[in-house]
Amino acid sequence: MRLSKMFGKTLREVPSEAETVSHQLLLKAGMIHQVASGVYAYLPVAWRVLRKIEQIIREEMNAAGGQELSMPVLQPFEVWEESGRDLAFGKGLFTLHDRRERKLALGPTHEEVITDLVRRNVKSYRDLPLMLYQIQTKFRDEPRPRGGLVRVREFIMKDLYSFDVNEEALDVSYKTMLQAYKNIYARCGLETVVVEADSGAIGGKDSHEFMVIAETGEDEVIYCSGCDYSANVDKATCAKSNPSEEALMTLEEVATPGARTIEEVASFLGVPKDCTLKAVFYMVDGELVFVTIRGDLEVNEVKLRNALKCSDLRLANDEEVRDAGLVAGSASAIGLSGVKVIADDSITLGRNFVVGANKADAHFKNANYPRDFKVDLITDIALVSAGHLCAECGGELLSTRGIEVGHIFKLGTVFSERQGAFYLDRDGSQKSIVMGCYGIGIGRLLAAAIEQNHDEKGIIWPVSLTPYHVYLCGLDMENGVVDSAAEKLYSELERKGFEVLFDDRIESAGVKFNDADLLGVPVRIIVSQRTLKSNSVEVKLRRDKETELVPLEEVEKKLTTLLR
RNA sequence: CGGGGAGUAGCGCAGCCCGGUUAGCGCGCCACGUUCGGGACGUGGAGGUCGGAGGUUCAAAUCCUCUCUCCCCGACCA
Repeated sequence: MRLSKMFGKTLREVPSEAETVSHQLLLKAGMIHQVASGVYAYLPVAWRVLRKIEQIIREEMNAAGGQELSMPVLQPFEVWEESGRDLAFGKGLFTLHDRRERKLALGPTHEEVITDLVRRNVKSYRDLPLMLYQIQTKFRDEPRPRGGLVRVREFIMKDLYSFDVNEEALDVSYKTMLQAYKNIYARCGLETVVVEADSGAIGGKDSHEFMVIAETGEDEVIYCSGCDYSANVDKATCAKSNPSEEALMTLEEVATPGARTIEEVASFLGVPKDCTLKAVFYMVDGELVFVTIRGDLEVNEVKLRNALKCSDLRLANDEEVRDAGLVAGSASAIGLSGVKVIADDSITLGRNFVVGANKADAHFKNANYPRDFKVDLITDIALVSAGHLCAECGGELLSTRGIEVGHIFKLGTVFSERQGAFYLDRDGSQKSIVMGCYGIGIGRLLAAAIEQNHDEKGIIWPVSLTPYHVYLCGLDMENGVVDSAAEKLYSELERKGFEVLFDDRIESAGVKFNDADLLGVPVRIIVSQRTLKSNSVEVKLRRDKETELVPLEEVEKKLTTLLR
């Protein structure tokens, strides 16, 4: 490709809206163009890289036993009503009406459609296991697109679905996919960590995410300094300390004028925070729910949402709290009735807690569960943060941020039972197909690859993803000798199958060098009057500083070595 | 949806508070010339309904009202 003809100009100044590195470099390199919030056009260079990523994924999916197919983006809305996931996705589902006012949805994922497809085609255990996948555009009306390609509303995704006879067989498929995913990231030159994850709107049981560690990542990853435990903060658990084993004492009301927050109450009464119980109020599907947790911990809303199996959850506002007869700042579950109470299991660790007295400026001392109050549900709803201790090994937990570049789920029989996807087993009994699903966002992977492979000058492509192998740069292109030597080398290298980006522009050397660094092609070849004096070209790797003179007749051999 | 910010040429910005003739600057773009190994220089040029609608005024990029869009921080996710 001749740079002089290539669509998509490099920029000297980056549009001010770009804050993350990958977004800035994608724009600066002329790879993407924003059409609307979270909607991008991929220009030729980006498209080449996306195609390479797709091809790596395709090869690994095929090697793992996947069969590629293609399902429609446009889906009847009833499909989503039948599965009930129209509610789970809520406004995230893009919907539209056709000319007959029939409601349609743009597919955000394809469990429903593929389950329907499979139930019509799979009748016997002999048809299983089965892995089907597609690489296709997905639509999700995200509340907040961000970071260029990191979070968008229209994106290319590889989604694979596995179908097995039972849980054990699903475990095998799941492990196969886990390994295939590791292969994909390795081939893409990406360092990832696998973390335990919440399964979110997709549903199901076990779930893992593949994270690229990056400051700009949206997710918080909790990992252990002592063992290999790592989890998304949504899912992470920790060892909750047990501060007190003292004897139960008598419940006693104390005046706490002006003390409302845990900090204020604890310091007023001279007790540590983990000897208090915190009260937090949520509106859950229109109903007020009282949540209590030990004072040193915070509530993890994802865990709470899962525990309550609800679709809408938010903090209650002052008015809603007042209407429920609760006293913010002095609330507890003692004497409470008519309100659902959810507790973190930390309330059973420790004794003689300070809790609210349900009237202003007063608290109880020596509150104990279950002696003094009841709860409707007690489970782990604590938010883990750095400094907590690992539940596995007791080591200190640490926190970092990451970009989720892949997510795999064990779905179990949720979809197959709901949609009647059964098979006949060897013994003639009818059983539900056991499913898994496995997704990779292609554009996000591209962004993550740039986040992880760049310097102050620009992108540094791994050979596997690079849009071109060689940046062939003719200096002094107005000089006939240089021009014809560069042209000759260009056509020879193209003929040998190298992907060459030929900078044939009449530009100053500085401009060309900067664009070469920005575009990040792994090998740069300079042809100039100077190099031609010794019948050579200059060869430089993007990631190195050193340059090397290589005789013209040895260029091909050299490239083969460098790009291997 | 809650909180913050921004819309003036392809990109980066100034002008707006304090209304006043043909709306500026840098980069990029086009032409010619000089340069030629790390974003060169000169001369000449093209490019703008100042996000949109309404209002106030003799006069609006500038003041008022409404509205749209985009970005950032949170809830959602590949």
